[in-house]
Amino acid sequence: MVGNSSRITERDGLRADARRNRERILVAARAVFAEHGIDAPMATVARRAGVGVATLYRHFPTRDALVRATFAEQTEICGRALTDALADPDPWRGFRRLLETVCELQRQERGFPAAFVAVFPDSAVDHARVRERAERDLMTLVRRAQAAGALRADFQPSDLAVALLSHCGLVNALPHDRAASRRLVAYLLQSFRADAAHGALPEPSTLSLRGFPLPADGSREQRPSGA
Amino acid sequence: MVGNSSRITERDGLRADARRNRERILVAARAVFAEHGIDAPMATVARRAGVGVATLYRHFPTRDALVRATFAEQTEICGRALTDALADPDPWRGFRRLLETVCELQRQERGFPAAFVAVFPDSAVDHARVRERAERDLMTLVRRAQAAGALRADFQPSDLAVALLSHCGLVNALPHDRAASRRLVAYLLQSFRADAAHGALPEPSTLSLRGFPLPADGSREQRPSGA
DNA sequence: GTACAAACGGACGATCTCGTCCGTTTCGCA
DNA sequence: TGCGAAACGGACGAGATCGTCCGTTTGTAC
Repeated sequence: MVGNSSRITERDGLRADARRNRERILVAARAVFAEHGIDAPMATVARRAGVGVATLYRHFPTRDALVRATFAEQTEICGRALTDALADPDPWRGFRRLLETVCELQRQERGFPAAFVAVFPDSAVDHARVRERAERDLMTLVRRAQAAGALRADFQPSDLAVALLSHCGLVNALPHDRAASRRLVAYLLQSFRADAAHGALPEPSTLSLRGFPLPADGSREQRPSGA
Repeated sequence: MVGNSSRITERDGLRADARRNRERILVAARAVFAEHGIDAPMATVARRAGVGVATLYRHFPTRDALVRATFAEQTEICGRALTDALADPDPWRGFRRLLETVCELQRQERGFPAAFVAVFPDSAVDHARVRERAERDLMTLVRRAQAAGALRADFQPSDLAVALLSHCGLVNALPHDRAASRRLVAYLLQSFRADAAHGALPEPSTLSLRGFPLPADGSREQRPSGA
């Protein structure tokens, strides 16, 4: 609040070179993670970014922090996809698009699936508030799609997590096989339709949406895009 | 053929202590892989087995060899499941049981899913002959189930690989959540039914059964059980 | 019991990764 | 231009894993 010795005019409080390096690191991390997985040595990322390891660690103290920041964009799209799904007048279409969008992300950005799996069941998620909103939104989406008679009545919100995690696993196992991924998504969607219900399903998982990749500060509050 | 200096009376040409240690190592490996994943340090396995690392490496020169040997039993069950499925008079039931059996294996023996994924798309599979037989058998199974009107006509043999790999991914991500696993299997099976077909599926994957876990020497030729 | 070869096991050097320390450079402001 | 703080980057020690080497033990045959 009171005057700091050296004020920075830039918007994020970082010096110009620091901001530049941060960006370089993120670009490098995306490439390295795509090529070698999210367990790739930190030094590899640093070298690729053209910075020293110390700089890397200064910006991202842990690998986890780097992974999250690297896939923040994907994470944000996930959050918006949920909001968009909820906004769709056709609840089934909204539901379908949500699944397709997230799966498309998973197959597009190699490394993201591993990050998704790594972060998903993790309890160290940033804001409980965001999680709650995501769970609530998803619940609403499911209820609406069921009320419309499109989504089978015994579908549980946790089934979406099941679908996403299994799709992640497939993409991790076969990073190049887009056809396999699309095939799985198509099958899953068909089995979720109300008219595909044949007999009772086994007990649902107790898995919640804890850790569903969402931006740490909400998906819409602060987008650094236009204004 | 002609007299060796020190002949061993035992059946597998190993000395008694060597055979004992080999067994101990396999037991230890199963436990360690279940607990720490198939990337667990070799020394951990050796310690748990009560042998030196050198002994471990003597029996299994590479981690891959150890992993394969450790899950040879599961692998064999996979092979038999395919044979059994083919033998079932009801082709759909055979098909269903095949998927359920393999998935049950995957969720039972922790570590097996990872091994499954690690070995599956790998080209270093033992006998091309076995692979070919598996592919042929699976093709037959699929054709029959389709002819019976139970399995949807656009199902491809590669879709079974898709199902198994995605299920593996799920079990890897949530090793404790059996409900999630069962749920996925139920959904997949329903979506494979002929009466679940709604609209066209995307292009099938070109993935073959290369590496489908099968015993190296065929599943039935030599079972050291009774005679 | 003895001899020989097979099998054992611990120690060891090599390699890799992590994360920090600290001297040097660069930026922002006056 | 000059100053102070922020940021940089390479080097480095700690810790972990790998796979081999070699002296010792143990099993088998005679």
